[in-house]
Amino acid sequence: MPELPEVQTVINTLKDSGLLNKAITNVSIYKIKLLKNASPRQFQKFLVGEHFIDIERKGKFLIFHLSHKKTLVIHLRMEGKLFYEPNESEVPKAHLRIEFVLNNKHTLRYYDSRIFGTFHIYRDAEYLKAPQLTKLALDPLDINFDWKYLKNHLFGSSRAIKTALLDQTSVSGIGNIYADEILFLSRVHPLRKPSTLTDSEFKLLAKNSTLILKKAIKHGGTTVSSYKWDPTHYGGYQNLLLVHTKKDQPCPTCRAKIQKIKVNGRGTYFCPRCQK
DNA sequence: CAGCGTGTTGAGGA
DNA sequence: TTCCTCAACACGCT
Repeated sequence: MPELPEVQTVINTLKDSGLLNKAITNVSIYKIKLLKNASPRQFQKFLVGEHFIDIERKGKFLIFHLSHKKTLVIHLRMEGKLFYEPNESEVPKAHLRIEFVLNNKHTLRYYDSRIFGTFHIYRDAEYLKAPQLTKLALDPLDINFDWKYLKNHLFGSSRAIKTALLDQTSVSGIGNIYADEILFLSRVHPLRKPSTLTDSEFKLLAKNSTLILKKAIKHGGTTVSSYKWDPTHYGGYQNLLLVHTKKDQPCPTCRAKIQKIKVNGRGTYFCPRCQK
């Protein structure tokens, strides 16, 4: 369930595992639908022979910088996973969709049960002009992100604050799980209109957004595999969740029962006593 | 067996 | 135009 911390965990793990400087010797595509701006042949030709130079993140997008100023942009959407594995992995896994065979007896494999992920290739800095990336707002880890930025981008919206927090063009990187946690820690009810929030509530929301995402990265994300070769190793933040998935359990602050409602179609958990 | 869901886009409505 | 809502995407799980 990749939100910003999970995407950052993918980057950290792939870098640690030694993907950088490895060259792609072959690309196998089992689900053409994943490629959004190239045919399989174009995609292969574009990538084979190039090596990985760096990996960065914009919002929840992964940006792989390759040799010859080429760029591969991947979004994991709901279920996408990237594992750096030995070529011969013992157990053939389900949902293998794309393989990048490398020049060191390892393969970067993309798994995605629902095939919602997206792959784009770009030359030079063309990726910077892709609408999906230019529209993105700052994320709460950005050096220029602060409560005033958050207020400016949310205040005019007539939607529920939770819906606004999930809008990647208002603030990026936050998904359904962390939105619930941020609102709980800030003691803000998910259905509040942004125009009713005080400055001190915006300050709390901004501070807690940064805090929670940083802490989640430190713990390797939530419920997503750690992206080591062993996919049974899970992110540690799921053990630290305070309200998300806690329906009918006591609020960690006041012991009232956590409620689950729908906000804009998304399952939303909150404490009816703490969050006003 | 029907319903639900972690994220995003795009069609359509107000 | 601008802002917003909701269905769709494809599949596993409950």
